[in-house]
Amino acid sequence: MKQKSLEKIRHSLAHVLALAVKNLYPKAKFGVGPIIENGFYYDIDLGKSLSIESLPKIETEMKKIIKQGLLFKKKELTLKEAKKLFKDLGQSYKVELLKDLEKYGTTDQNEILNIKSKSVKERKKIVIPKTVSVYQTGDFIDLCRGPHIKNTKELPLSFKLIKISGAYWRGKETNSMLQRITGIAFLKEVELKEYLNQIEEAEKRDHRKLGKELELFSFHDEGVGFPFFHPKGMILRNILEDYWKKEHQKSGYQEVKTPILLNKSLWLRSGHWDHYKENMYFTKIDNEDYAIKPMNCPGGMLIYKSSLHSYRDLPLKVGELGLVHRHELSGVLQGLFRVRCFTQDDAHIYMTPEQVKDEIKKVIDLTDKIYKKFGFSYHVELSTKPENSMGSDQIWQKATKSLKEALKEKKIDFIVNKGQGAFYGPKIDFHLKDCLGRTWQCGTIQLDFIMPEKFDLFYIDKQGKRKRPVMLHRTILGSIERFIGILIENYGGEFPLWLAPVQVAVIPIKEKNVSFAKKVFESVQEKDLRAELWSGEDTLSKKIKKAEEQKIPFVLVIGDKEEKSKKVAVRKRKKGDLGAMTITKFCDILLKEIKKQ
RNA sequence: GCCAAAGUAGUUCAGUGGUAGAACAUCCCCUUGGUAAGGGGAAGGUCGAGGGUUCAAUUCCCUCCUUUGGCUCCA
Repeated sequence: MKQKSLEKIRHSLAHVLALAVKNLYPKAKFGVGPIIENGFYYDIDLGKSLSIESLPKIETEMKKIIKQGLLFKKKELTLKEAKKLFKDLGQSYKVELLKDLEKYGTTDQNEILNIKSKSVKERKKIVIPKTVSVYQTGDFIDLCRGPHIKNTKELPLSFKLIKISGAYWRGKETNSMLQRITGIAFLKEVELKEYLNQIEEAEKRDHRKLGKELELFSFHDEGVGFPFFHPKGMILRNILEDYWKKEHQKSGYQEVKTPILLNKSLWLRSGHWDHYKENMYFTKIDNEDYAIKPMNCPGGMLIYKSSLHSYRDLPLKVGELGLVHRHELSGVLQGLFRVRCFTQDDAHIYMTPEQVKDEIKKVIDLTDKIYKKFGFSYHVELSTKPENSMGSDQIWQKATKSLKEALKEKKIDFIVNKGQGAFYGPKIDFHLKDCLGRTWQCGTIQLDFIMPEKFDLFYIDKQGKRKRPVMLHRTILGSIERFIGILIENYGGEFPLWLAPVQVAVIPIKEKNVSFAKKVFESVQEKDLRAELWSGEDTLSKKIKKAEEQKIPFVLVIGDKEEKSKKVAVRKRKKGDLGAMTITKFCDILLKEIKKQ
C-alpha cells in the first residue's frame, strides 16, 4: 500500500517536473517520464542541452507548482483525438508513441520487436486499445496511463533533482538525444536524507578510490581502459585465481592456455570477423592479418580438434583464465568494472545433446557455490536470439528451451531479455550488485550449437560413428578484473583474512626491538601468512594509523615487554588491542580463521 | 561514440589576466616513542596537450586527450 502511494507520488512528481520545465522553457518537447528505483526521471527535448546548474531553478519551480495546488485532470480520448491533440501541441514524441500504440497495441520496444518477428496471422491477435488516457496538470498535458494523485498539494517536498544527462530517444543510438532529468523522492524528509547519506557512504567504497589508496591497481593515459595491477593487487588476484583453479579441479575441469594473437582465417571461421569486428583489435604480421582475441573459444576449439574424442570422454570440461581484448566505446569504461582488456574465467564444455541440461545445472551449482563464498546476492537473466546472429530458428529454440528448463528445475527466477543473446547462442547471465546498487553481469552460461558446426567438431559414438558435440561457454567470476572491483566494494576494502593482501604488520616500538620483531616476522611468514615488517623510524601511533588506513587485519606490536616475555601484542583491525599471546597461538588463531573462511 | 561536468606537486585539494600554494607522502636532521599523525628542514609543478586573443594566459576562446555522471553497448 505504502509502495503504491510512493509510486504514485514519484510518477506525479515526474509530471510536475515536466510542467516546471515547460514553464521555464516553453518550447520543450516531452519524451517519457517513468518512475525508477528511488525516484523518477523525464526525458525532454529542449533543442539544446542543459547543465547541472539549471537543476536548482527547476527544483524551485517544482516546489512553486506543488504549493499552487494544481489538479491532475484525467480525460479519455480516442486514439485519433489524442493524436490530433498532441500534434496541435507540437509534441511529436507523444505522437510517435501513439502511432506505435495504434499499430502494435504497445509502446514497449521489446514487445514491438517481438511482434515484428511474429507471423501475419499471429499479429492479428494483438489487442489495440480504442481509447487512451491523458492527464493535465496546469498547462502540461501528458499521454499517461496513470494513476496519479489528485492535487499537487498532496506531494511531499522530500524530493531532489540529482542528475542531468543525455539519453537517446527510446534508447536507440541513432535517435536524437534528449535531456534526462533524474530526481529522487521519498515520503519523508528523513528518508531522503538517509538515502543521500547512503550514497555518500557508498562513494567511500568506490573501488577506484580504494584501489588507489590500497595500492591495488592503476590506470594510465598510455593505455586507456587497460588496468595495471600493482603488487598488492596481484596478491589478491592470485588468491582468487588459485581458489578458482582448485574449485574447478574438484569439479572435473582441465585447464588450458591459448594464444592472444591469432590469424584472420580463424576469426573468419568462428564468425567473429563478421559479427564482432567493431570490438576487435587488429595487427599485421609478415603481411598477414591477425586479431587479438576478444573471446577464448576459437583457440579452445583448435585444442579440441587436435585429438580424437570418444563419447566416453564427454562431457569434456576445459577451463582457461584467458586474457581478452575488446575495443569498448570510450564512454562506457569504468574502473575495473568496464575495461578494454580483461581475464575471463572461461570454460568450454563439450557434450552430447543428452547431457546438456544436466551440465547446465552443474554449472549453476558451481556458480552458486562460488558466489556464496563471498556472500554475494545475484539475479539471473535469460537472453534470447539477437538480430545479428548465426544459425536457424529451430536450433535457437532448442537451445533456449534447455536453458529455461535447467533454470526451472533449479527453481531459479529469471528475467527474459529478448534479442540480447550472443551471436552464436542464447545465454543465462548472473548479475551481482555493487555498493551503489548497480548490478553487473558476471557469470554467464552460453549454449552453442553453431561453433561446433563451424569448426567441424566431432566425437566418436558407441557405434564408432562421428557425432557433433554440443558446446557450452561459461564464466563464473565473469572477468577477474570486474570481480575484483566488486569484491573491493563489497568489503569496502576490508578484505576477509584469506583475501587480505597483507594479513599482518609487525611493528617494533624502538630500534632495539627490530631484531626480535624480525624473528616474529619470520616465524609468521613461515606459517604462510602474508606479513610485513615495519621497522621504519615513525612512531608507533603513526604506524598503527597507517595499518588501519591500509585495512590490515592484524598488527603485532613488539616492544621491551614482548621481547622479555617472548610474546606478541596483538591488535585487530577496527577492534583495537587484544592483549599479548605467544606467536604460535597467534598464528593458530589466524590459520583457523582462514580455514573457516 | 553521444550529452554534461572536471583536469593545478606522487596523492588530496586551495588559488590567480602579471609564469603558483597547503596538507599528506618522499629525502635529511633531531626525538627512542606502548596502540589512529612527535618536531624541524629540503626537494618536488612547461598549472592535461596544441592553437588563438592579449603588452602579458595556468586563468579568456577554440580543438584534441583523459577522468567523472548518464545514454547506448557489455564480462
